[in-house]
Amino acid sequence: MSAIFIGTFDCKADAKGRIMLPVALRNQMAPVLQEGFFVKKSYYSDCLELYPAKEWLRVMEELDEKSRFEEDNLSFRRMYTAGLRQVELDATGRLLIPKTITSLAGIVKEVKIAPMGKYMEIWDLAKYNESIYAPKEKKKTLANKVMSGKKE
Amino acid sequence: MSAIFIGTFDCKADAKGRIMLPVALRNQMAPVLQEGFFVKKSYYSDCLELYPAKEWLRVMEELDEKSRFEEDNLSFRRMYTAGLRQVELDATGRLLIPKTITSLAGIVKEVKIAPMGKYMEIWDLAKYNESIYAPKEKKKTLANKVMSGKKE
DNA sequence: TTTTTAGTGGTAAAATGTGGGAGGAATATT
DNA sequence: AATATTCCTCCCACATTTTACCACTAAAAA
Repeated sequence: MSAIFIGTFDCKADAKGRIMLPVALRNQMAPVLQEGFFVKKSYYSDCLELYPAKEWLRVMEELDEKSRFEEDNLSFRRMYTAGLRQVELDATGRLLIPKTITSLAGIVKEVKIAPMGKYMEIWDLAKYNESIYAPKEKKKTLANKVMSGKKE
Repeated sequence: MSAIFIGTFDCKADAKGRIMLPVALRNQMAPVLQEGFFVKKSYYSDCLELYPAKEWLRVMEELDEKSRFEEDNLSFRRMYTAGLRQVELDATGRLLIPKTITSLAGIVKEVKIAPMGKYMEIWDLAKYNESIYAPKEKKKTLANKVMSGKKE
């Protein structure tokens, strides 16, 4: 079974780097809890991405289809999977992410979780706020570029 | 049985050149531990590659399919298999790789292990960091080239 | 108010990582 | 050829870190 994640959530990492997830989100995660999760550094952004295990394995299969005798394929795979680790939730619903990984995204305490459908992004709050800010002109350009040809 | 390696791991080589593998990785390796491993210098990159024995034998079969009466085939095979050695884990889970091999990849102390599905790459940490860095424009081009036609 | 659920932090036991020593093999030196 | 030296491998033991678990406070619901 797969799960769709919806909403944005604020939460905190404690001194040990454990990230407490709000209940609302945990409920959405319930169907995929037992299979576990993978976290990795985002390819483009300064944040982490959290995938239910099966969803990540699906992505891996796509990568496996590429020939390992092509240098570009190998480079891309190496870059795309940088900062990848399997993680679990502890008994009280906290994510245990190794510090080596959280530090890749500058995560210290205040955290924003931004679900993206089949996976979710984990941001340092300040960086998240920067990333969603843009002057109106830029917003227009971006919306047009991405959604051109769509009627709604 | 084959095994899939997922994640990225930091570890250290000690004064004797023994590379300690983190548990998380050793667990992934458990199913193929008895069959042993092969290490070799990467064909393109400044790193080593670690294959479970069976996986390496499979690659060898692929190479065997090529005619041995073509000089290019022979050259490629010679270059591709350069620096090959069978290795094992010691009782505490350390890789014992001869210095002649580790020195091919400039490995001294800080090591990064980057699993690539059916095998894994072993890097000197600094070299790894260089290899995964690229300006955003280049990253976009690379992703498009490798994953063209894929929507995510 | 009482009861249940959520969030926070701490502790203690077990697993992990580190180091060294000794025997043996292979290579180098005289 | 004999000796010396380096390198590799196997072994054991200790110290540290990690992680699982527990307990307390706060908040919400009944």
